[in-house]
Amino acid sequence: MTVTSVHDPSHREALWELEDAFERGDLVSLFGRCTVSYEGRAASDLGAGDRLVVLKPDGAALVHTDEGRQPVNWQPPGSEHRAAVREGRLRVRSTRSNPDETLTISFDRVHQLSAMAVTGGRNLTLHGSEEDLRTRVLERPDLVEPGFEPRETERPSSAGPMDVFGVDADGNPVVVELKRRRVGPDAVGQLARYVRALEEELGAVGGDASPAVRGILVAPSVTDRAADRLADRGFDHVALDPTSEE
Amino acid sequence: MTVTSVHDPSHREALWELEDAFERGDLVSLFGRCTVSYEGRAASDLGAGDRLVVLKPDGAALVHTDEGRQPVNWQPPGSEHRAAVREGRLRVRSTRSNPDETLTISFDRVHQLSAMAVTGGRNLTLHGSEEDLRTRVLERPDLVEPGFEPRETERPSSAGPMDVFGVDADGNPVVVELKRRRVGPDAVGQLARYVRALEEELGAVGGDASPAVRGILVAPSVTDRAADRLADRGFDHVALDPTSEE
DNA sequence: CAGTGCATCTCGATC
DNA sequence: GATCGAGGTGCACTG
Repeated sequence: MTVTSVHDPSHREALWELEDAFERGDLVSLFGRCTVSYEGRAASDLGAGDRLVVLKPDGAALVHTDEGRQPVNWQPPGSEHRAAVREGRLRVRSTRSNPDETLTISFDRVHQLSAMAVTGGRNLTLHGSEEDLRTRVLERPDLVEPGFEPRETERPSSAGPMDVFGVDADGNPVVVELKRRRVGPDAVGQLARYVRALEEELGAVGGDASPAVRGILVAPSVTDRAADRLADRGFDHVALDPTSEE
Repeated sequence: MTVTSVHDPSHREALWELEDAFERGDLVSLFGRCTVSYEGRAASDLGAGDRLVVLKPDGAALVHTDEGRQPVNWQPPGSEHRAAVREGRLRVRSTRSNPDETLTISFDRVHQLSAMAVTGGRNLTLHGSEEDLRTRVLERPDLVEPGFEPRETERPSSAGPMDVFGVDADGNPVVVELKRRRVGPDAVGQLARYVRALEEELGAVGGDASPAVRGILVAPSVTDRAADRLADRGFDHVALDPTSEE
């Protein structure tokens, strides 16, 4: 493991180190006083201040202040980093196309620059996602309601794929929408689109009156407004979360 | 400006530097080989690998690999960082409550540690947001359609605040939903909720038959499915983006 | 490539 | 504190 690190470099020194780091495919961390400007999907300007700049070998660029989980400015992966010294300032520019976007970071001083080769070790195992909730529902359909039988997951429809499609104890078609956390009215709208699409499809196929398609929203909880909309549509809510035991 | 920087520190040295940095309210950048585990809203484990860890004085923690704009693991602002040496490893733990969440980073080696005081300079001026689009519509209502008169922004309704409320040339009430970029069916659902809420409100107030409430979606463009849904509901789409001249 | 929906989404405003 | 909607959302997956 090789880490390159320079303290209070001149712009020239910083430039060399940056170009070497880009060449090697290193991950770069830069402390310094800079201004930042962005132009692309939107446009922004950030006045002078001390920040942490991260440049990744996959083209991602991050500008972090002392606050927030989100970078104050950034460039997505797939961008290209370039560095130059212009008018006594170290300029780092990251560009991409589709959409055309440019992030320009202009340092009047670099306090610290580090670069390290960072490869592999990206395998994250995550639990508690919507997929886990689906797994629970498929293993224990009775948790949705007694007699519920899942028939298909990601079932296609004209409104997009529905999470779980099945039938209830009376043989009625059921659309289940899964959400890993408390939901608002938007989730009910999503469920309604799937139910409507399925009603049209079954009605069209059968030729006679559309069969009653039920909608069930499986989520830990729902907001008041979502509950109202569920009631309006005649949908059910089943309280279930991805991790709980029973 | 003071930057503290240590190369290949022992765990003890790294611990001292970390505790000092936390004390001073510095922003910390840490290169090293580590494992990461998270438990809270979900749970995850990340095997050993070289990563960049950023610890902010506001409590945010970020674990970055060589790829992606997103950190592979993180902790939101408001968390508390603590460091300790346990069983020959440097352990950095960030915890918060509501919800209870813990991020644990365990280093078997620290390659590089830097800390810097980073304050202020967070004022970003951004152009091209939905608010800019609203400003355009209010200054040039004819861009929506000739004779359109905005009456209110963020007008409250039982379905939440609508972006712009106004009347058309014939005096019909109009709900305008603004989107800064190309939209899918969800935006139509949002607009439909506002229109329905307003219809119920005006119908209830007037006592007689509900007046015709129009819905207009202002966005650069819409997907096919969104266009279908707009047509279903009888809503209009006006092509407009936040930045264009005309 | 665009479209669609999930996310430990984050973040700010508002109630 | 909960709710709601915007975001330069990012991101994976599908057609």
